[in-house]
Amino acid sequence: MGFSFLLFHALSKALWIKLKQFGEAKLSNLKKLSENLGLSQTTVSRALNGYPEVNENTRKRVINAARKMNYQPNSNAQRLATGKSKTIGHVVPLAKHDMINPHFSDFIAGAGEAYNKHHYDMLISVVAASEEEDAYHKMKRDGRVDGVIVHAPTANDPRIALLKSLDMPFVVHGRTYHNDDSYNWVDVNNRRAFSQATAHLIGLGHKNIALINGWEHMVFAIKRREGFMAAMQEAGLPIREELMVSDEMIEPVANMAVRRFMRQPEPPTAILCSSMLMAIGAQRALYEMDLRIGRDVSLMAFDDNLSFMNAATSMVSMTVMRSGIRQHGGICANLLIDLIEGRDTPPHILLEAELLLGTSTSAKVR
Amino acid sequence: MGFSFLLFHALSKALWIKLKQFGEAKLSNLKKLSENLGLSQTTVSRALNGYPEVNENTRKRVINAARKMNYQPNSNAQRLATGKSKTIGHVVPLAKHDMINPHFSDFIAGAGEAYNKHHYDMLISVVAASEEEDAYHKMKRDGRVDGVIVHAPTANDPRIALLKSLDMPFVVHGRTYHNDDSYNWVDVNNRRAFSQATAHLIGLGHKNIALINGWEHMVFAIKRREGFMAAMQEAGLPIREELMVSDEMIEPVANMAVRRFMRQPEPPTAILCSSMLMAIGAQRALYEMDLRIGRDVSLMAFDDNLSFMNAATSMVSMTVMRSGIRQHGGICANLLIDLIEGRDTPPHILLEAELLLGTSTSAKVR
DNA sequence: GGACGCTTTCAAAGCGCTTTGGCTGCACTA
DNA sequence: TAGTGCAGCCAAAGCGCTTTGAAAGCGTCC
Repeated sequence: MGFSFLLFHALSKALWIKLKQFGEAKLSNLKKLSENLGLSQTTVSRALNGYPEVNENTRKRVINAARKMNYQPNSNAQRLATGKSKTIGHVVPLAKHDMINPHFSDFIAGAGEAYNKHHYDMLISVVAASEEEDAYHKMKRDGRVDGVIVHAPTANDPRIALLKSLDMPFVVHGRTYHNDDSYNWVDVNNRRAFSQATAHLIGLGHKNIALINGWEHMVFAIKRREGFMAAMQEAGLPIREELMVSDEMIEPVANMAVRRFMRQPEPPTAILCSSMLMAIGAQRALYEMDLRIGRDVSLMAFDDNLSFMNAATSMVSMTVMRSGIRQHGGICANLLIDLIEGRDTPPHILLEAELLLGTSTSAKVR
Repeated sequence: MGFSFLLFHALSKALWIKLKQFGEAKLSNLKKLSENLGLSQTTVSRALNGYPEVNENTRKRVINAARKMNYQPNSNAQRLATGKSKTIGHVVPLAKHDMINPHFSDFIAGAGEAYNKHHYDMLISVVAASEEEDAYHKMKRDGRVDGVIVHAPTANDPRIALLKSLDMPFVVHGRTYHNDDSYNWVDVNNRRAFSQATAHLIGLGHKNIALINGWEHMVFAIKRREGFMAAMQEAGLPIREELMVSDEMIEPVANMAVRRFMRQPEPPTAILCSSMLMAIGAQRALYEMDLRIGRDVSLMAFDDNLSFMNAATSMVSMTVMRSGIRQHGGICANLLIDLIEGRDTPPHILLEAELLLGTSTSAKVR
């Protein structure tokens, strides 16, 4: 029995190796393909890559054979030979219990579609926040990516200097507060969006307007508050600090904020939220206090059009400033690819949010 | 002027090339490193990769020099030489206006951390749903990944047969309905979670319990309904089809469902939701109908512990069955890596959700 | 003192592609 | 007729690593 056991093992191992070899044999490579065609690797490579110094008939023969043999160039070899990786990196810094940006999926979806179209790959590197810088260095040194997308820039984001010094092409989604001419970015006009939203509420007769904003070390949040304040000032309305909040953009934050606001001697008649998630929290608070949205209190939000939180179908139809984050992903990706491939590009792209009227806002009564 | 213009151009071009060369010169490689050390590339490579046939002093010298020269192996070369890509793929099928799974970010975060720890990369390929199969073929042929994670399996998912035939290591997050012994998966015990949740509600005296479920072509949703029905049957309670919904897992769906339920002659006194997003919709409906959660109607949900929707801090403290999706990501990643590296692994991992009591459930009154 | 074994090192051969620098005919000019 | 140009093809040299197979150096054993 000991013997037959060993025999079995030997056999199965041989079989395994056989299978593996067979499996690998199926993967055809340039050499086999060219031998098969009676051509040199050079010609085959050129034919497939669309170089002009190949006879069109030959090219057709090659392409057909490649298809028939199920040939696909080994991308590692290709990358080594060309020095290009056809890959774009996203570094996601993350602490153990950190909140993951809920916009991420949608952005990635949009970017991913664009990458796919241009035959680029997307590499995502999740690292501890403290190792973010390292991650970029590594990406550069080991030639894994041709460029990167920078997410969620702070007012004076150090990553920008770093990437410049690394000579690594990059596009920032959002922008820094200063010197935003020195690199490429794609951003929504947050300032304008929020001044427009505020003006809309003011136009409806509201004077006490609350702002529930994200953390204001993020530039987008700063700009949103600026837009809000500008519109208020322009209308000659006082800015009441006690009606402004800057915090994490989650449901309970907005809920608590609204509860606090409504207890004030002079509560707001309109509330402007920086995200739909916050709007949900605000909405819940209003329900809990038996206030009718769109009548007792007007509610507006900035809507990133996250796919799982579609304002169009959801909730009291909400008046929003909308700008699709998925679209942003695509735009960033395309800009970066153009940059990498040396095409002329605009230095940056500023998108405007769109005002969509719902029933959550109305003229101030009383 | 024409001349000086040309001269300028020539100069700046030279400068550019110089800079480029300089930039590339900075990237040190094995050759330079070994020359610098007076050793062969073989020895240096072995020293760095921890092979035993290298003198420990030599190894130390090498490691120091590598650090000093800022050496990092070019991963494309490494991959070409070893045939391993140290990369794991995720194929994300996506239609133009598809909803993007909101769990995705959290899962990716968890998986990404694990990859990072084991020095693996994560490659995400966003493709049209119709091209998903192609995407796997490609990944296999061009040697881009060592394995893949399969998301959101359907009852009889064709990807499993495909990946087996490609001889590509994979781990499924979730599982098929049948034959789930033939491949590796990581799943939460949805059946048990929902029977436990239902039993909890029954224990509180509820008899008319509604189920707001996801689309039941997803296996997880099927199992959840089974769990629900099993608990009802065990308690001898009738299963009322009109109190069950299977639909997209978004806020408005749950909202509409609850409104419909509550108009029934015998409305439910407890509602079980398949996700927190749905619970929010249900909650809103109850508010809108002036019903108190946890008193008039008990509400429970399955909580994937999405970071941006943390039940602990949010809302009426919700009674939930919790199972962290981020953790799942890590577990899937580790299992797959073990698989790829030939370590012994359990064939699959079944996780149990945890019952967390909140104030959204209470004994049935009246 | 030769055979042997062990440790430590190295030269060279890949990995599968791209790209450089020819080379071969053939058509066309002078 | 020799010379020129060009289309079309090829051999071979990389890309930067890993890995194979060999060998040098040295102590040990009979």
